[in-house]
Amino acid sequence: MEIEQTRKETGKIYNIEDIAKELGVSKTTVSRAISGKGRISKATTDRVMEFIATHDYRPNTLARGLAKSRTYNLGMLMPMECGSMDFPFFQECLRGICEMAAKYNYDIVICMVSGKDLTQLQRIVTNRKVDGLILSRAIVSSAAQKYMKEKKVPFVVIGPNSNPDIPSVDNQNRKASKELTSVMLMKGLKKLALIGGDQTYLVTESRYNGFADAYKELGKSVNDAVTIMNVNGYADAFRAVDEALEKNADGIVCMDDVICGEVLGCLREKGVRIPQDIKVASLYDNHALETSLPSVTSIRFDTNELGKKACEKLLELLGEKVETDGKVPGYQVILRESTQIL
Amino acid sequence: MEIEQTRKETGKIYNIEDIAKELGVSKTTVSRAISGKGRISKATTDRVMEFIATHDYRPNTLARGLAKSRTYNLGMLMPMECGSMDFPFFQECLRGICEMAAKYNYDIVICMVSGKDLTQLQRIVTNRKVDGLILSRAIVSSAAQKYMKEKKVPFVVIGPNSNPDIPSVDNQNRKASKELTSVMLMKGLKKLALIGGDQTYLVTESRYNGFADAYKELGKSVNDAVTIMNVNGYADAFRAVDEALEKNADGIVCMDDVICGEVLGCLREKGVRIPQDIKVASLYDNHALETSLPSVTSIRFDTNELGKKACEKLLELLGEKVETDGKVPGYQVILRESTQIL
DNA sequence: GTTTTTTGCGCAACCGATTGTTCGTATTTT
DNA sequence: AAAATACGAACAATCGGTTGCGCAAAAAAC
Repeated sequence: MEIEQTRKETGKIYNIEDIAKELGVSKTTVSRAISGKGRISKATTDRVMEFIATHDYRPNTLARGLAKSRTYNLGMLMPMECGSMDFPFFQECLRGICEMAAKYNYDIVICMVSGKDLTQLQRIVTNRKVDGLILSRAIVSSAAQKYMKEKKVPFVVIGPNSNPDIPSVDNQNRKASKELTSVMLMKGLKKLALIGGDQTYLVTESRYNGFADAYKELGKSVNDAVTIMNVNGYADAFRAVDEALEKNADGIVCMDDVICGEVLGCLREKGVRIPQDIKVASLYDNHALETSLPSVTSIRFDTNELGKKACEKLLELLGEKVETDGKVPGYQVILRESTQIL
Repeated sequence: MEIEQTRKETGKIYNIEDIAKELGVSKTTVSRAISGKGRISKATTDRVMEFIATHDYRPNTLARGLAKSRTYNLGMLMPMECGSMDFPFFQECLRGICEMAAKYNYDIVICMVSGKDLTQLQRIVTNRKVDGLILSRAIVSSAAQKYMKEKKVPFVVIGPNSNPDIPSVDNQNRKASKELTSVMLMKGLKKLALIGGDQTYLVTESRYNGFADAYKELGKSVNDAVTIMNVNGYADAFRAVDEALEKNADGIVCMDDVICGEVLGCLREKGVRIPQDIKVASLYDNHALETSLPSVTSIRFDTNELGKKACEKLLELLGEKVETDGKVPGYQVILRESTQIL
């Protein structure tokens, strides 16, 4: 008793053998009592569980990992050169991922990748630092995916994915896009312009389809709208805005926050007032739209939830029993100044 | 030969024993040849090194970790509720940290902490998932620091620290602040207002001192300036701007980007034009200041380098031999529209 | 030419868990 | 009452490295 007390005070870190000795059983028994596998009597199990509870025992992750070939770490690929626009996405995503991982006693290690350079990914994989990987829409490199398949590292992709072999989670891009567009049309706007990016991206396609869906639902044709795709960079945006204004658009739907930022800049430069002269809305809300002048109506996706789902999926792939609610990550339409009817 | 060829093709993963057998030596010898510790002949070492190079052998991190009680992972504490303003800081910092860690074959695991809740920190520590921790100015909780000391987990703090017992790295706040202030004064501004946050923060103090330094250097007294401290939130900022205008300030130095964002908002609300009516500059550049209207003159700290230094310091604490250049993370004064003399 | 020192390497224990197998005892079946 | 089965727990191997110690051979010192 005295001894135990002392040990507890000095914060002695027990290992499984210490516990076994203390309780007069074998390591095996302790291990099995903890994991619940194998045949151990309830009485013994209770004794073990009580001991580990009062002494705050935690199995050594490294030892357990060595035995089970598991690190209990998941890798998150992050693009090194993602701009300030992209980052809020990763921030929220990461939050969700970390939260879910922690639930299952996994942790997240960050793998910063730069463009098509796989060095860091390879390092983390060959050094066996993670059990699986999560990568996002921003990691376009198919070389990375090929590498992971080759090395048989489980992974999930955050973002749209046409390949059914690759587990992925995504936002409800089409549905959200439709809803935002409907909101604009309901406001009585006569001619919308859709300004979007690279059309080879699946996310672009989904959001385009959602835009069209809204028109269809109201019995209109998407041909009534001005759709300008493959906009990349300020110069493109400038031309796109020109075209929209020329064709008398009274509302602009931006496919993402980067484009929206550029569109805002263009309109300012041209002296076009928002929302007096034209309304603007964006798909994807990066918080900057909240404080910009004017604040911009946008879709805010539940990125936190998206991260959680991605993590859940990966954990499932790793054979963990996860209890998922099966819900799809949602979104919100946030109405702000840029679409106010004055 | 044939067999080896086949193995290489099938991507067989060698362990240290395989190599030993293959070369007709003992595990010990291979291990020592790799680590360079112990007495191994050059000839043998060369044979081992060649084998591991051609067969791309990597020691199993878990096994090595178990033997050496090391995870080869460093934890990075991140505040869960950091806003979009704070995040660019973490992003850049993390980049530097990851880069430096990778150099020494360490990886970064993210530990999301929420306010004063130590759960995640405790989880990561008691589960021995990291060898040390890096935390930043944003983690104010001294409870966290106390906990880490108690558990004897090495850690370094990013940010100002008065306690010499705690290893820390920081930006050159005082020097940078002085330089920015000098720039403003050199532009011929007659009366500067310094708007800063919580004065109990050391960073606030440093920046305040730098501001005063600039005055002193020009033979002026800081009493000529309007200094408004402990500004927290939009309402405070509004009052501060009021006071600055009332006292006829023709330039405002904001102590950080959050305050700057608020000050910009206040000035806009009040219809005060920048830079026509008043000049504005900020300490700390969060990229948003680059694209804001007008763009704002500011100090950009080399946060990437700061992260690297923090990581280096932690690695040193862990007994790794790091070759550091001893340079202090620098900064840049970035002149933008908000201080233009028209 | 003998003694001492140095060099090169292997044995075996250890880090702290997991797990297939064995084995004695208690319980059930025949 | 004997045989078969079920149960609870321990033995020992394993995961893949590191490291203290010992030993023989080679080199240096005497």
